[in-house]
Amino acid sequence: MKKLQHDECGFAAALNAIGGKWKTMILWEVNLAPRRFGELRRLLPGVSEKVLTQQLREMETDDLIERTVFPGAVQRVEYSVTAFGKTLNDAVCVLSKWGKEHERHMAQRQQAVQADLSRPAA
Amino acid sequence: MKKLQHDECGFAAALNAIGGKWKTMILWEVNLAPRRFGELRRLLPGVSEKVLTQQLREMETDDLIERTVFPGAVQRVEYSVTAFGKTLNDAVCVLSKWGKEHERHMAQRQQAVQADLSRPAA
DNA sequence: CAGTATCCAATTTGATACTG
DNA sequence: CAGTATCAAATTGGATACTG
Repeated sequence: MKKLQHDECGFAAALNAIGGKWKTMILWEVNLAPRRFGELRRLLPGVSEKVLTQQLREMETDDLIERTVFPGAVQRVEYSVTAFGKTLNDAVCVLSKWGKEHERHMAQRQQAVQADLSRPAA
Repeated sequence: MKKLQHDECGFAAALNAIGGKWKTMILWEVNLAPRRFGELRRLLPGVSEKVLTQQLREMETDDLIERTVFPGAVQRVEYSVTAFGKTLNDAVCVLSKWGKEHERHMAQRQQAVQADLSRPAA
C-alpha cells in the first residue's frame, strides 16, 4: 500500500506498519507461534516468495517480527513476533473485531448496490 | 489499496472499507462535522478531484457516509457520517492511538536502519 | 459548486527461474 | 530450505481540462 502521509491522527504510522497485503496475516500467524519461511508460504496461500520475503524484511525492520537462523546441514529460519509486534497485533484485533461484527452489514450493502445496478432502470 | 481476501479474521472487511489512501481522513472529517465537497478538498491537501469523488462514492456505497444534495441556484452537497460510519471511526481510532503511541518507536527503527545502511560497511 | 472524463505515473504484487 | 533476481501484470493515485 502506498504510504500515507497525514500523521495528525497517527493512523498513518499504524497503516504504514501493517499496510502490506499480507502483513496482518503474517503478524497473526507468527503471533500464534514462531513460523518458518516455508510454513508461512503454506499458511498464506497465494503469496509469492518474493513478496513474502519483502514483507518479512519490512516487518523485521519495523521491529514487529524477529528472524532467527538455526544453522545446520539444512538451514532453518524462524520468524517470531516481538513484544512490539504483539502490541500492534492487539490493536489490529480491534479492527478485525469490527470487520467480523459488520461484514454482514457490508455484504448486504454491496448486494443492494448490485441489485440496484442490475435493475432494468424502470 | 488492493483488496485483501483473507476473511478468517475480519480484518479484510475493515481494511477494504477504509483502505483507500484518504478514507480515514475523510471519515474523520465528516465525523467532526458534515462537509461539502470543496471543503473536503481543502481539508485534504493534495487529493485530486477524481480520487476524492471516487472514495466518497465508495464510502457512500459502504454506508459509511451519506450524501445530501441541497438544491439551489448554486448546487450544494453535504457529506455526513452515518451511524455505521461512526462505529468504524471508533475502531480506527484504536489503531490511530497505537500509531500515536508508537510512532516514536517506528521512527527510531527507521533511523537505525538508515544509519546501518549508510555506515561504510566497515 | 460539484463533479466527470481522459490519460498517465507510481507503487505494489505476482510468476517464474535460479542460487547458497 | 530459504531465499534472490528479473520481468510483467494489476491497482491506485494524480494532473488536467471540461461540464451541468
